[in-house]
Amino acid sequence: MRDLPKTFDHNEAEPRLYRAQEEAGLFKPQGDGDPYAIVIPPPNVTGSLHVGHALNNTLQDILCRFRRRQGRKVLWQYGVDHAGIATQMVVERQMAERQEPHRRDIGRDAFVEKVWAWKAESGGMIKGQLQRLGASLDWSRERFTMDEGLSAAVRRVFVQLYNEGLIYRDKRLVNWDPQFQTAISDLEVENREVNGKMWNFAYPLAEGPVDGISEIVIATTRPETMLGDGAVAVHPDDERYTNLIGKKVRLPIVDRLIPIIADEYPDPELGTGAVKITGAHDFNDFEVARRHDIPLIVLMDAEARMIATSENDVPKRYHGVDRFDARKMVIAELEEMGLLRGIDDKVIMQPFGDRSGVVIEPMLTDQWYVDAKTLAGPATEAVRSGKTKFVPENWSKTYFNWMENIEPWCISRQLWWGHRIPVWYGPDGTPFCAETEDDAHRLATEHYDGEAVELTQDTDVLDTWFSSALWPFSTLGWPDETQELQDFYPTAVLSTAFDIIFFWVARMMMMAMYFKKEVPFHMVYIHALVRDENGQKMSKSKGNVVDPLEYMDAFGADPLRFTLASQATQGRDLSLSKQRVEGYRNFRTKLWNAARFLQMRDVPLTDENIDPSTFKLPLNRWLAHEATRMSAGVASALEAFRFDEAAAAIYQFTWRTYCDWCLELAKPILDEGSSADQAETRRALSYGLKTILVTLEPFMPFVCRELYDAMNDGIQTIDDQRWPTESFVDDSAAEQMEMVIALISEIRSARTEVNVPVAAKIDLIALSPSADVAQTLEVQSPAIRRLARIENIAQRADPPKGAVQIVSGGTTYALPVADVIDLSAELARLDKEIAEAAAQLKKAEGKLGNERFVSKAPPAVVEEEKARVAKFSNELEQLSAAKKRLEAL
RNA sequence: GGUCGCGUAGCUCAGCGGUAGAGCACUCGCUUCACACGCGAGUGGUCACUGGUUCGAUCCCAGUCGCGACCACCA
Repeated sequence: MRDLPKTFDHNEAEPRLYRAQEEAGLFKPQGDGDPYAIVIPPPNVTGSLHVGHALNNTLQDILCRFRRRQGRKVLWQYGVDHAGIATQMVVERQMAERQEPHRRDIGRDAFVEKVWAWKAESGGMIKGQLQRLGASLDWSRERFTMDEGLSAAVRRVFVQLYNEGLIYRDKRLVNWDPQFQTAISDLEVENREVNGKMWNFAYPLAEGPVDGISEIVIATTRPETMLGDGAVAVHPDDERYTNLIGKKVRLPIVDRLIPIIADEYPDPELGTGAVKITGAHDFNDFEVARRHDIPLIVLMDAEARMIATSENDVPKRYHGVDRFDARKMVIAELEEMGLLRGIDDKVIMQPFGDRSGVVIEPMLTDQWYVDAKTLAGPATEAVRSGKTKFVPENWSKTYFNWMENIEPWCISRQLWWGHRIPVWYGPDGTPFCAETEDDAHRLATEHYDGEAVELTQDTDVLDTWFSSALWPFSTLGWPDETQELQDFYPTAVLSTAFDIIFFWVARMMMMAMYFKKEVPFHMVYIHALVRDENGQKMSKSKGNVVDPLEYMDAFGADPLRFTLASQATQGRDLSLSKQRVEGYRNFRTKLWNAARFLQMRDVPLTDENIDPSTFKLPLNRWLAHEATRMSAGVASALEAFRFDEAAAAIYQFTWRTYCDWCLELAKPILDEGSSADQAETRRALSYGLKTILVTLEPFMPFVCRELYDAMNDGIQTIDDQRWPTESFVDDSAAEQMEMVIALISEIRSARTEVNVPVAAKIDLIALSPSADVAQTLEVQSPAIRRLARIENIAQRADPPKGAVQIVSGGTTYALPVADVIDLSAELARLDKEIAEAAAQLKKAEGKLGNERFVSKAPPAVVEEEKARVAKFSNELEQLSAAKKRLEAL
């Protein structure tokens, strides 16, 4: 044993303890137990630890450490995501700050080199932060989504999907981010409500009035796109317009004739019932245009400025004008022409790029797509059949809903940082998809009948999520058939936030089912969102973002971890408050002091495998009884991902059972018991502390290791300890100890209520106790005397005059305090207890008085109720007798 | 419009057919020899509302009100 200082200095101890664990190789898969693997959701290379990371990685760490204790061969796979857009953005911003040339001026290769340099320098910040948190990730296996192996996996997957027709190129509308000048997927678009306007414009009929109607009025929220209108659509059943179908209108400003068509899409109830069709700049219009073979007229360039093309007739004055400026011009011109028919304020949903924050423009471009619908089939089935389960289960609905309505996944990005699309084009544009350029050349040579040609690689890169979709197997070495894949695939659990289900979980499922023919993980644990202490979503603009690092500075990693775990309930977000972290810091200190107490009493932890069935004292047997109940409870809670229940069970046992009662009850034995009792109690306390440290270690790894080391008198370490599996049950010891505890509590309560001074020692008189009670009082006398501040314990038939009387466990006790008793307080106390007992009795009797209850309720419940009647009527009787005696004074 | 969730002690949350729980906060005592980041004792709840099912509902069902999230749509 090593002397423990007064308090735990987390700032000194945590880094030291972490290094020791890592140097001992404890984070690598150990032994030959049943493998258990978790892959970390790879943090962005640009990322730093936020509360969401802290929560998710705490939970994963708890699972991994718990499984290691159980003897499993655990791999917690670490890695980092290259985060295409985010990273490119950060580096570009840095270049701008340093007033360096723009990326386009230095060229692609030089820019990508700069990003790699940036990554080498400042890319791994989160790693150190995770280490501070205590995350037991296997750092030696760190992967990066753009490292060689993972890039090879990406190419393998792309080529195979391409060859099997599941990746294809298509020209259709995409979400275009004018800021980053790239396509983004549906998921990267954030639809936000904004205050907008709706304009009504009149388009004159080209061939003059029909039945007195000379124009058709359309409504639009995007006037500038009218320059690219290809038609006006009305509903075929809309009688207002039946006569106009097939006629032409003259599109103002551009003076182009476009048809009025009938289509189901326009809703007669909305707007004017007539809709302008701009196929190249609106997703719905695109579909209508396709159905009717209406030309798609592109109006804008990559920066969303109006341009001239051979297919459009945008007037010269619009060329190079930003879309929002063009809007003003169009409105002004139409107003000028007298064709503006109204402006209404309207709340509209507008799409924004989730990274750039700018308004997304639907653009007609060539992009690469994954046939997600085909891949979704097996991925959906895997969840439906239970091969992969969501926890909480209801998230599977979200998953199904998404999968069943899945759209083609746009995977190409017009960025420079990312996996380059493995497609090369011949001089005539023929694509050759291959894992290497050499292979592409071979394909080309074959295609061009042996003629060697220049090939140019596709300039696009892949969506970042394409590589992370392969994460569970690519990090384990795929496409090679590695030992790690054999051992650890499928992984056990994937832990993540709900907003990642579509981005990542679904895509991992699809890729895994296609390439591994097996699920990537058996469980998907969806953790809660961390909110601030007022339950508000954290956001930079609100300024309520909690920095987990600050809590770790102030209190250490252990209390933060325990706080997060204790609040990780299912189906509800959690509110993180400083007070709560502080509370668990106090818990850590409590445990620390309990260990100090053992140390003062010379009770070490030893290598001995203590067998509780050798204990003889009820206290020690009860301690073991409760300890095994706790560790079993924690284990089953963790199996069910109930981190909150697990944390509560340990907290409750440690503080309430072990510290409040066991240590206190042990004191009289350690002070005045026989040497055999003392020796046994020492072993029991040691057993209790060891159980706490071993079960708490997954939650609070630092303090547990420090305490184990300090208290250790053997050669084993905490890492040699297995999760307790023995189940020691002794109900009669438990019953006895519970009776003693109840008695002590009631004596204390009565003393307080009648104002007996804390220091005063008084006598306890049991009134005609049963033989059992008498024996327990005898055995537990030192404990009762010490904890309830009792001088002597006696037995009599009648109480002395002027005594406080309590009823506990069916026995009446008297506390003679004639000189200090506050008569009216005692009377009030008795009345209160009488009222309580009477109320309970009445309730129970009421139930039994109900004919239908007795006949229909299960017999066990009826018996229970009868027992309650017996108990409370007895109590009531004794309390009433006590009151009479008091009144007789 | 579709889907999911939540309304339980002042606060943050467990519980979810048969005596309403925890932590924090609050009140009153305590420098009791592990711990004042502590010890002891307390206060505090028609479990949102209305119906229904049931011998019995905080718990199940239906509806209402309030709050939130996600997806879709709105020319």
